[in-house]
Amino acid sequence: MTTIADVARRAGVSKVTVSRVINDAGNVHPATRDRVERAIQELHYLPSVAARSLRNKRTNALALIVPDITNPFWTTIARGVEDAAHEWGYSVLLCNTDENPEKQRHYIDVVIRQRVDGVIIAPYSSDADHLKRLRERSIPTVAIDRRIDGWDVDTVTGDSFSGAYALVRHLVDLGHRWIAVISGPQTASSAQDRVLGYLYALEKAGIKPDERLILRGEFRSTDGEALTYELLDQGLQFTAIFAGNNAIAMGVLTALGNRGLHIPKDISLVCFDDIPYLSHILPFLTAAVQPAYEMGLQAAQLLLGRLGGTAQDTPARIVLPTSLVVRYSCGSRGQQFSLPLFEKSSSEDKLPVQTLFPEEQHYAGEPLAGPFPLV
Amino acid sequence: MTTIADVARRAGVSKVTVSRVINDAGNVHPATRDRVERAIQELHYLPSVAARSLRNKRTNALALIVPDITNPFWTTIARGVEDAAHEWGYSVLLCNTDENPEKQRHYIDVVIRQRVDGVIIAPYSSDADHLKRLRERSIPTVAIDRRIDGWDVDTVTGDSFSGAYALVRHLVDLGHRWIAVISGPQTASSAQDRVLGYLYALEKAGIKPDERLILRGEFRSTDGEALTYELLDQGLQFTAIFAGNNAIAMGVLTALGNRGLHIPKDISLVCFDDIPYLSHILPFLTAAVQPAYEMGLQAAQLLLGRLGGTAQDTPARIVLPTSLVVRYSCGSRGQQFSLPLFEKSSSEDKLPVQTLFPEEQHYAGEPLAGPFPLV
DNA sequence: TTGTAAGCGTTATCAT
DNA sequence: ATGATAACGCTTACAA
Repeated sequence: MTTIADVARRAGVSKVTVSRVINDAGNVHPATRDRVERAIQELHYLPSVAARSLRNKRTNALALIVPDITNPFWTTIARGVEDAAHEWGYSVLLCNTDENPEKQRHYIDVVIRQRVDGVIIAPYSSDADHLKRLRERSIPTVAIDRRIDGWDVDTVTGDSFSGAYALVRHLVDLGHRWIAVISGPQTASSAQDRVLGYLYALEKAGIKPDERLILRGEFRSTDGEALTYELLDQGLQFTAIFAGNNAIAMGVLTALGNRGLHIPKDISLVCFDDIPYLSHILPFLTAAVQPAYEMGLQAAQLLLGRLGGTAQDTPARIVLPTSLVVRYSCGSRGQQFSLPLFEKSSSEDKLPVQTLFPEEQHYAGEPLAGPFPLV
Repeated sequence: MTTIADVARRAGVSKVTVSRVINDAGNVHPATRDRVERAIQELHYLPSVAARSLRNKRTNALALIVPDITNPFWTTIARGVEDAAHEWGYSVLLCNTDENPEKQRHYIDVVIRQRVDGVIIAPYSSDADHLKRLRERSIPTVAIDRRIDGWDVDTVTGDSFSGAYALVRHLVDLGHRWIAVISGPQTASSAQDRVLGYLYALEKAGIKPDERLILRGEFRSTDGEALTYELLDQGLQFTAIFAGNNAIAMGVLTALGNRGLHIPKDISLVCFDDIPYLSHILPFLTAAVQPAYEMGLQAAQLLLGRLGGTAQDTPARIVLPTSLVVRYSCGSRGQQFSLPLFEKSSSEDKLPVQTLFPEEQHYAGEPLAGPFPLV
C-alpha cells in the first residue's frame, strides 16, 4: 500500500509538504503543489484514516446504533443521518442490535474501540449502565426514537404519545370499544408512550381499559404474530388492534391471515410507523407516521453541532410531530389523507387532534357495532 | 481516553505485558494476568482499533457496498454478511451507493482509505476503471449480485436468467402473449440476464419480441413508475408486466393504481426479488426470489476464506438457485407455493422449470385471453 | 516556503 | 516471564 513517504519521494519533497498539500494547509509553492498532486494522482495515493486519526485524535466518523436494519423506519433514519454526516465530511458506522440488549452492549464497545467522534443510538434502557460508558468517556451522544432512563442526554423522538392517542381516538370514533394494543418492550420509552397515549384516549372516551387487552413484546413481527394468537386464543372480545410499530403490525397481519380473519371486515388494525407502499396494497391500515428521515437528519445535525464546538449547554429534547395517515377505500381505490398532530403543551387537553372523516370512506355511516365474536 | 499505558501503570507492568494479556498471547504469569485484567476492568479499557490496525496492517473490517439500503433485498444480504463477519471477528462497513455510479467511486475511495481487509460490492460496471483500484491494491474483493465486466473476480449471484425465464414462462402459460418488461440498467449484469431470460422464454413460446415492450431504467421505484406511464401512454397492447426487481415492481404498482388499473383483473404483474409480507397483502404477485441471506453469507465466507490465507486459486463463480414463488388467491385467502429452479448446464434446454398450477388458483381454467385494451 | 523531529497507541522483535 | 525499543503512517511544533 502506498504511503505518504512514497508520494514524497516521487515528488522530491518531504512528507510534511505532502501532508500540507493533502490538507490544503497553505504555505506551499504552486509549483511544488503541482508536483505533489501529480505524484498523488500517479500513485493513486489515498491517506490511511487509521494513521490520520491516531495522530489527530479524531476519526471523522459517527456511529448509528439501531435495532433493526431490516425495518424501513430505521433505514430511513439511517439515510437522514448519512446525508447530514456526508455533508459535514463524516462517515457513518452502522450498527444493528437486532432488538437485542446484548448486541447493544457489544456495539457500544465496538464504537468505543473505533473511537468514533459521536454516537446516535436508539437505546434499550435495560442496559443503562453500559450506555453510560459513552458518558464516562464524554463521547457526544444523541438518543434517537427513545429516551434513556436516568441520563439527560440530547434526544430526538417522534411524538409517540400523540400518535397513539390519535390512532386510538380514530378507532373510538369509528365505534370501537374493545381495542387491544400490542406494544413494544417496557425498556423502550416509545413503547411506553404509545401505551400511555392508548390509555389516555380510552379515558377521554370514557372506556375502562381492560388489562388483558394490553400486551407487550419486542418490536418484532414474530412477537406481533405470537401475541395476536394469544389474544385470539383467550376468547377475549375485541374489534380492533393497535400495533405498536410496523413490524408488529406485519406479525398481526400474518396471524389474522392465518386465522382467516379479514381486515377491516372482521377486525380493524392501526399501527405506528409507516410501511412503504402500503397505501397501494393494503388501503385499510391507518398509521401514525413519524418523520423518520427528519429525525435522522436532526439527530445528526445536533450531534455534529456538538462536535463542531457548540457550547455544551443544556441537553436538547427534540420531539418531532407525528402525522395520522388515515386510509380508507373509496370504491375499488385506496384513499388516504394525512393529519399532522401538534402537541400543544399549554392546554390541559394537550392533544387537539382533529380527526376528519370524508364522506367517501368505506365505513362512513356504518361504524362497526362490535364486539365481533372471535373464535 | 484511557490507553494501554494507563493500564500498564495501574497494573504495575509494561505495556507489552498488557498487550500480551489482551491478545491472549501466552507467556504471562497467571498472577500478572489477574492484575492486568483487573486493571482493564477498573479502567473500562478498550484498545484503539486505529492504533492496532496501523501496527498490524490489518483492520479486521470488511466493506459491503450496495446500491440501496432501503431495499429489503439488500438489507437481507447485509444481514448475511454481518453474521458471517461477526463469526470471524470482523466488523462490516456498510456503504450505500444509491444506484449512483459517482457514489460508488466515492465509497471505493473510502474503503481504500479505511484500509478494510476485503470488499463485497454490487458493482456498476459503468465504472470498471475505478473498480480496478481495488485490484491494483490487491484488496480481496467479491462481486455480489452482479458480475464485473472485464474482471474475473470472485462472484456470488442469484440465477437471474432462470428466474426471469420462469416468470415469463409462467405468464405465457397463463395465456399472456403481450408481456412488457421493465428491467434495470445495462450496466448491471443482473438486469441484462433478466432481459435475456425474458427473451428466451418468449422464443421458446414462439412469441416474437416487441422492442417497444422492453424498457430499462434504474432499479428504483421512481423509474418503475415513470416507465409504466410511458408504456400506458404509448397505447401499446400488453396484458402483463415483468418488473426487473422489487423496487421497480413497487413503482409499477403505484402507476397502475394511479391509472385505476387493478391487478390481476386488468393486468398481471410478476417481479424479481421478494417483498416481505407481500403474500399477506397482495396475494397476486408471483415473484422470482433469490436467497438473499445465503448470498450475503456465502459472499462473506468466500471473502473471509481468501483473507484467512486460502491459496489464491481460480476465482469462484457461485450462482445460487432462485425460486419461483407462485401466488394466487383461493377464495378470499392468498396461497402460494415455491418452486426451486435449477440450472442444468448439460441439457440444451437448460431450464427444466416445472410450472405447476393447482386447481384452486383463481385463474385456473380461465387463462386471460388478452390483449387487454389499455387506455 | 520547506524540512526535521516527535509522538499518537499499539505490537513484533529482540533482549534479559 | 517480562521489558526496552522500534516501527506502523500521519500531522503538529518548531527550526531553518
